[in-house]
Amino acid sequence: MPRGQGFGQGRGGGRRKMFFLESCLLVLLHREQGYGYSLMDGLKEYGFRTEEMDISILYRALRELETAGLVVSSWGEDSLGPQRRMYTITPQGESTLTEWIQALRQRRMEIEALEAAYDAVKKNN
Amino acid sequence: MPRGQGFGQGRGGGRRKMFFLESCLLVLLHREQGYGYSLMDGLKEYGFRTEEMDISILYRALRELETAGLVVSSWGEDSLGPQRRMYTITPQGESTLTEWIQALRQRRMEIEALEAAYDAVKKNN
DNA sequence: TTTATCTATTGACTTTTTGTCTATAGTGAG
DNA sequence: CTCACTATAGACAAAAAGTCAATAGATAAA
Repeated sequence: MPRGQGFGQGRGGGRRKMFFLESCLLVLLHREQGYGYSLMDGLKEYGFRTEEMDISILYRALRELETAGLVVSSWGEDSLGPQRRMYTITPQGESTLTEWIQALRQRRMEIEALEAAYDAVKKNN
Repeated sequence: MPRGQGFGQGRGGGRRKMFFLESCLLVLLHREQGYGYSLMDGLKEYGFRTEEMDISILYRALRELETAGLVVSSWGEDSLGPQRRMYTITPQGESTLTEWIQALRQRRMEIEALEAAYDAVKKNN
């Protein structure tokens, strides 16, 4: 009965949007370490409209990633203004990212299948 | 601040998984009318593991589609066993489906962008 | 003809997720 | 010292998705 699509074990949805967000964050951190606002900026690459996004969501995602051991953080060196919490991806984060990319690939192919089915029927009218 | 990714206006997520499910249902109904269990069967085409899925979720989705005017239902002709509620897509359902497919296409391309970014960095190791 | 069983659908309850709003805290300017 | 700005954190409420029955007709079996 349980264990719906994709992954996730919780009830109300079990991952979903956060999954894509966290995957993007891991890809960004795979490239180079970063902190809240720098990552927020990097998200634009993946279609996030960050102007319309509450940054709390990003920090929540980062804390979840850290709790899961996929990233570690430390207070960064002096930067003009308040201290920044710098995030770095862990080896476990790297291998998890590989799995997540696989899952996204799977998801993309499911969407493709639906697109194809729709286009096929559309022709028949 | 509001109006996150994709669509939806509510708080807790605003569409997401249901969106893909309902899109699949509309594609199936675009092809031919159907009822609960026949649609459940059709979902297998799109990667749903229906054995592990509570059918309540499907009926909830169908009722939502009907409330939105995207499908209509009527009690079907005699079929061995209890009555079946037959669903048919409406013209509004057809045009909404076109939009939804567009949105899914967009989502697919976002995933592709992330896959590409990941593969690009991966090479550098 | 009761009883049991299977199919089809519906509704209530509950947990989890997610959006929003507010708070803390350091820094620099006036 | 006060004000404004940046960076992060936490609490709360609303909504979504998962689970668990309940209803109800029809057929088969005892």
